[in-house]
Amino acid sequence: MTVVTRFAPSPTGFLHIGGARTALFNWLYARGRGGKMLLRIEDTDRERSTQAAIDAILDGLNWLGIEWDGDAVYQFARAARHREVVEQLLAAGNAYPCYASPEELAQMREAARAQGRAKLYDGRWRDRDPREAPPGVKPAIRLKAPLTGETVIEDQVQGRVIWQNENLDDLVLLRSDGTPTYMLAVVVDDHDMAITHIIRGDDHLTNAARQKQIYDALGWPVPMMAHIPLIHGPDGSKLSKRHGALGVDAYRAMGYLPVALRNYLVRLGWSHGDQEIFSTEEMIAAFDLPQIGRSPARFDFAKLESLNAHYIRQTPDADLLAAVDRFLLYLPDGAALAAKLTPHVRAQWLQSMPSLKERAKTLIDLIDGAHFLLADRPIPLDDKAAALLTPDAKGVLIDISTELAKVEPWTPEATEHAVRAFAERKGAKLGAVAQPLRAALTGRTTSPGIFEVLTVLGKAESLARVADQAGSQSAR
RNA sequence: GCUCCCUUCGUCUAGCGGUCUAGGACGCGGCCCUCUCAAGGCUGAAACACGGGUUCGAUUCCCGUAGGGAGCGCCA
Repeated sequence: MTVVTRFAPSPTGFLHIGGARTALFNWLYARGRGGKMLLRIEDTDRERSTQAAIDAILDGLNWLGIEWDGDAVYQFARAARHREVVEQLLAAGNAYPCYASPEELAQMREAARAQGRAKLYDGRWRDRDPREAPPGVKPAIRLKAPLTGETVIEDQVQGRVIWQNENLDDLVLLRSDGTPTYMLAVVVDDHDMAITHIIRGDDHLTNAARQKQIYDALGWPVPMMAHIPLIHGPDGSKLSKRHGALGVDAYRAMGYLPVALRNYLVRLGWSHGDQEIFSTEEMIAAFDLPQIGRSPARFDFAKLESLNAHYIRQTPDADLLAAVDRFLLYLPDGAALAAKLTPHVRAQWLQSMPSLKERAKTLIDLIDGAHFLLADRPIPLDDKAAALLTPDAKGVLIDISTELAKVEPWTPEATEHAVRAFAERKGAKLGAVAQPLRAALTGRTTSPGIFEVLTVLGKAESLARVADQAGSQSAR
């Protein structure tokens, strides 16, 4: 049997991090078994579904590199089929019209709660003659669910989960306006799409019982189910916007690489021994349902960052620069930065990429680290750099610049030799010379190795930058 | 309130009755390296929620308690 999984988001917002993980799990499971992952847009809520949300979800999946097979199925378009199935159920006596008013329903709910009963709807129209229907009232159609016995789900993650049927009331299949409910639509669509494995959030576990009853009434086989625990915020509470329930586009904008996010997500609630780093192929080969944990995981930015730093270091320099190019599209001041990326600057960036990427946890960090390549002379000093350039330090700059002016050819070895020799002659530590130089050259107190910076900048630019800062002393 | 699920270091997790003086990763502390910051190497602190069983033996199995979570709509 070919494995067919599905990802079924409702387009009422962006693709959030939990949804992304669900999609990833479905994708990995199908890919690892030569199966397919289908995409279904659950857009039956006409009020809240938007095209913008659909676009955001597809965009998010694409960015993460999660591909679905075939065309996306739109649930709303299948309403006629859903109604047809209800007719079947009605004809077989497995469903019935219910004429209870919203007021009655509210009363039943209140009563049930007051009496501590699980069942909300009391089944008052279950066996009543429809001829007693109040005039002019359109009925909803309810499932005639079993009154006794139990409903059992053999969940691949949660194990065997059992509900007593006496606690489950007759759910609505068709609203009084004739539109299908989610519970019905999901079952019919999963069946028609030949889904073999339903992998979805834990929040659907109780729905699984109701859906099982629909499958049973229809005589359809129930797909394998796997309800994966939800992702929580760092404090253990439900993931909120404040935590990380952001759209995946927000992670993109924060400078995370899709490979890193995928690796982080796959290890959230799933493990494969002690392995932390997975290539896509490794993930696909290793992923399976029994290794999914049953308790909710907390979202931890620090770990995501460390994974991101790892993947940034792993990425070839040219690819990383290409990633920056794409990333600029999602940065507020990206256009201005893009304009600065002349062929000359790109070459410089590429040259210092090996040490720049070692210092970056995100693409934002990477761009920030390249600041000394992007800034115009006289380059602005940050507070620490400004504080470091004391009158004494500026004196050092004047002296070292005459030494550097003599260096030829301008190589890392030659500049290092000159600077070290100078420091030695002055009886100073290397740092006493390197730090003022760094401040003058980069405007910061941290940067790649100073001799590398000198090399990448070139002799003329380096001397000019040193002069910019040293000169401000003579003006004093 | 009702139904269902969950519980190993701060966090993600390994562990599927003895190999656990409980392993790895992130984070945190220290040391080394060092022109800064990183990276890297070495190293340290840090957990089986609690109480009963079952068993020769429980982190591992069962039952309670406590604490989390999800669902409870003619929303999805």
